[in-house]
Amino acid sequence: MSLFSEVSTTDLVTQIARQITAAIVAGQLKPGERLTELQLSREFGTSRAPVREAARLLESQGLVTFSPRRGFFVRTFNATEMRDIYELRIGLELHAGCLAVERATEADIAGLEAQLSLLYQNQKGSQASLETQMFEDFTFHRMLCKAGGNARLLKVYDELAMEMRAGITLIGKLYDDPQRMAETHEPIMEALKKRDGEELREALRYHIAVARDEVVALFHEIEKGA
Amino acid sequence: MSLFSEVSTTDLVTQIARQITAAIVAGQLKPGERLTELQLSREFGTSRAPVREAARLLESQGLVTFSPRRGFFVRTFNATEMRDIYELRIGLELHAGCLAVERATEADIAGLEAQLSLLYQNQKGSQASLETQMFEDFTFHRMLCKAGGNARLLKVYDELAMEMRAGITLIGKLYDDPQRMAETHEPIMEALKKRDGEELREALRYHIAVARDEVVALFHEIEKGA
DNA sequence: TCAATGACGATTGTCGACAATTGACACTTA
DNA sequence: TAAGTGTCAATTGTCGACAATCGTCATTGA
Repeated sequence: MSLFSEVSTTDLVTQIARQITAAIVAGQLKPGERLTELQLSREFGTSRAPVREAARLLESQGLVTFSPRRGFFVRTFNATEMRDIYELRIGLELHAGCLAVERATEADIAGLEAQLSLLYQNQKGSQASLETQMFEDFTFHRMLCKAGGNARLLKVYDELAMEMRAGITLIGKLYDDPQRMAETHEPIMEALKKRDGEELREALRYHIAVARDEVVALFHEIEKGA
Repeated sequence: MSLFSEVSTTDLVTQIARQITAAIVAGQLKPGERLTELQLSREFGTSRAPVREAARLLESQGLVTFSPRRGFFVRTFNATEMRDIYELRIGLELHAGCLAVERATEADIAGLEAQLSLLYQNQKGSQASLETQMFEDFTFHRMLCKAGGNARLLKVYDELAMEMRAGITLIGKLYDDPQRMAETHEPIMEALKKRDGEELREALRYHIAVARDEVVALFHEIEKGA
């Protein structure tokens, strides 16, 4: 059986990149694992050329690394890199938040509230997989960034989100209490509704710093174990 | 004569990407211009494969755009995009500045002061081309970001810097008074030496906002003219 | 005159092939 | 035994070729 699900109808390179990305953030391809061009091309039923281009694309997004003459490997993260990623996220999201305070439409805010209620619903069915939780959480924060109205910022945020997902998958746990997870977003929502930039910054800073500390701590454990 | 200078001794794809990048930020390749694979491959004396990979790399960096079945084009910027870029830069650089306040070593600060004196020297010989000025200016700000000690942030900043260079080249003017340009960096330097985060943020915010307003205004003019 | 159509050249998308390089493993030698 | 050496399979780097597609431009018809 193939690791990758079926393709749809767009650019082949993009498709391949998407599929590899999905396999990485889902943890099917493990960090450090080698991506053999020939093997992947057989998986996709193509030649090596589009696979190489897709891999280069992912390299630029930080999901795979590349060594000349050795090939592509699923990127590994260490604690320092994860700290940098979350630290950068703080900078980006606080900035986006300030912009959103000025630019967010009522529709943006309504959308965020809807998304927040989704976070709460996740716990009821308890069917909510770690993956679903993670996705809904990221969606909330992405919507906030989008409300900032800066397309370039959003692009960076999306790349960062991919790396965070890949890193978190590596850990496995996290997100153990969906109820609390949803609640921690309330102060953010409140500050935005009041359009209070300073309060929003503080709420976001705290919220993300907590996540950062958790993730970084877990990575330190992993490194000690390894 | 070739647009591109001679190569050195590393990975071919990287080399090609570097050369195309140089041609773009130097304005030899104009925005909207088509990048024909065959033509470029002849320029470099290679086949199309490495050129394609290099172009895809540049696409991910935002220097060229790509339309399926139509090929690669030097990216065009409009006023909104330039605003977004500078706005994002503000967020990044202020964040990096705050980190630098805590993490910058004495060597970092000494390096920044040396770079600042370079900015002053630029005017003496008056040989200082627009390109040199721009480069020295960017180097200063990059060093500041580097002093923040966040590799991931620095990577984003570098990509952004490329886009800014490409955009500024498109304008042509700017940087007309080297003396004043150097002086405007003093408040930044002062705040960092005092390790006063809030003051540094304000100095940077003002400094970059001025640049942003100039650039965006010039782009609005261009758009009106076009 | 102008819009629609069709053919053609130019360019991209993908492929399979071959040379160059790497890493591993067996083999020699002290 | 341990270090060094040579060989070999596996993989990457690059190439040239061909089919698919796009844009252009002349032609046709009203």
